[in-house]
Amino acid sequence: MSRTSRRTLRCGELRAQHVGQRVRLGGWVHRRRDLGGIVFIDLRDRAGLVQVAIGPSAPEDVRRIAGGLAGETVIEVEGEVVARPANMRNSELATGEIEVHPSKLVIVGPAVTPAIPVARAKGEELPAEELRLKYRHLDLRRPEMQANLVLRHRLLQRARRTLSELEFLEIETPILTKPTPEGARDYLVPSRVHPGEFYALPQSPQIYKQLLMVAGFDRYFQIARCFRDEDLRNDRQPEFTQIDIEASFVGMEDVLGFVETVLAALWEEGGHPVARPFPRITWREAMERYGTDKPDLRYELAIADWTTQVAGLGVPFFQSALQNGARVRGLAVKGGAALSRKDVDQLADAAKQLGGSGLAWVKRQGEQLSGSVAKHFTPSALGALGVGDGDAAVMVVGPDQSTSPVLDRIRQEVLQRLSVKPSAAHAFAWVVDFPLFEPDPETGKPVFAHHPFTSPHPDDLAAGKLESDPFACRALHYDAVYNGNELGSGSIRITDPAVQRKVFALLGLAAADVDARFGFLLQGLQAGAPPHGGFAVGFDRVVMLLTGAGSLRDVIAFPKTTAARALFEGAPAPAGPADLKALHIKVER
RNA sequence: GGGGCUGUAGCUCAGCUGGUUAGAGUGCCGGUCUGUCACACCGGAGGUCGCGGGUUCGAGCCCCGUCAGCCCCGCCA
Repeated sequence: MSRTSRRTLRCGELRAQHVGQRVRLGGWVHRRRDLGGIVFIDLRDRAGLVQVAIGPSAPEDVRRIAGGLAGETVIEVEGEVVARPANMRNSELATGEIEVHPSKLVIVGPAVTPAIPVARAKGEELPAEELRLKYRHLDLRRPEMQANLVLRHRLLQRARRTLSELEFLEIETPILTKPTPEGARDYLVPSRVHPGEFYALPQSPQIYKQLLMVAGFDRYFQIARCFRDEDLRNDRQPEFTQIDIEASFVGMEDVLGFVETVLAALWEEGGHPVARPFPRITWREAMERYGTDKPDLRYELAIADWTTQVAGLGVPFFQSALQNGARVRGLAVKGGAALSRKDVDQLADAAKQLGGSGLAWVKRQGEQLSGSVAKHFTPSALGALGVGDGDAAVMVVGPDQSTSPVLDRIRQEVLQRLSVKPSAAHAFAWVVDFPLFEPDPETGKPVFAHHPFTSPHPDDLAAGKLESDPFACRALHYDAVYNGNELGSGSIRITDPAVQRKVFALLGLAAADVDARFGFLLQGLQAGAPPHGGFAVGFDRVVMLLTGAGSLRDVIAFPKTTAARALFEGAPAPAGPADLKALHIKVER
């Protein structure tokens, strides 16, 4: 299959079975070892390395060219595959049983000295990320990056095949779309023919896929590129890829089943078969036990409510908050006594950074107690909290919205610092029963927790909670979580235009506003909308997790920096005056 | 928008308390070498110490500003 008119197969594909064959190969000079009378070339292509040996019996011109080859030059060789003598095999190389003795060797792609090395010595650090991005064509030659992108390809194909077998139709939706006033900042594209008007790049194909359901396509998917003009992170790029799905005549169970099938297939493709069904946890329970809506369930350590046990101990640090009705929550850390003073200080710093009031902690070593609130505790009081000999208790007090993120962070830090062994390698979970609204941190008014098309939970809708107590209203929204990472989220959508209008009203949107912004969706819902729901998987993140890459940038061929720049091609770049004029744009600086 | 870390040879890094001519490994160039696989050995070239300003008799090192990369908070329906 790898044969072309110029080669018989790839370098890395050669094996002992090819001994005696004449082959033609093309590849890059990975490394050259010139011993004088004999020259060895490690020739590299996407499949791997093979050793080309040019000895004294090789033709004169081959010897001359081989003697002067620079690294990363592209050459084509033609010659015989020869078994290496037993003591000269290289067991670290897939092709190490054999080597190629060329009778022809031509330079087809001369190369200047590479700005960053492709072949690295064992233990040599990677070049600075800035340089890796600037010289991306060289960085991508590295076998590790090639392997990442090969797996990415396989995962994409597997997702397509799996969904196709489930009778999902792959349908493309526009890249030039309508700006959305809510949510993330849009990337805008000026219209030349309509002065002062703009397209937006899609933050997701959300409304389009709902309209496809209205149109009767029943099951849709798309490997969709999405764009959000927000600040970046290690696991966030301004453009990213989602496996986007939507299906009709479904309930939550159906959607979770589809997504589980896809995720299980992807993990199998990545070499990690996983058990199904994934366990479920409610949002409330996740927040209570782990302080986050994306708990890492590989570890059992859970947050406990110690308010009653601690209330009588007279800890000054807790008293005033307790009188205001706050709770004391904490972690009973097995083996936590091993945490050093420095560890604890750093944990406290981390807690403060998250806006917490500070940490209270006690270490228990036999009858010996130490720590910031040790004098208020006894071994038996700690025992009642599940804190045994050699353990530690870490506590925070305050409103849940401040203690949860702190305890989440402390839990992760503690697990890492104590090198706690996970009880499972792969911990998937569904987080369900999310709230429909959350309070705006500044005004306290309801803002939607996800997007405004998420259906309220039917029980809460029937109980009238949408009007009486919007914050208690649950949503038919669900997240897929894996080892503490959010893989994606989805929901059952609102299909009743009246409910949709009611939700918009609760969000404080005027009816005219709603029509201007979401009229085309409402129009669709009025035209006979099937019950439908869907999901979107953050595909880049999946690839990152399955490759073990440390960053999204290592699984995207041409990623952006944290300042949203493309260093390779140099985007963004100023537009010329003629372009700006055609687009009716004046730039202020 | 805020906080932190980093920036010295093509690359990876060292550089003491501010002190003479800024070093190492690798790569590159030249040479020796017939079994290497990070070949070995000999020799050589290579520096805007990110950039700008300041302090000082003297700055790679201290101070201020700035740029870039990375990490985090805010943000990411």
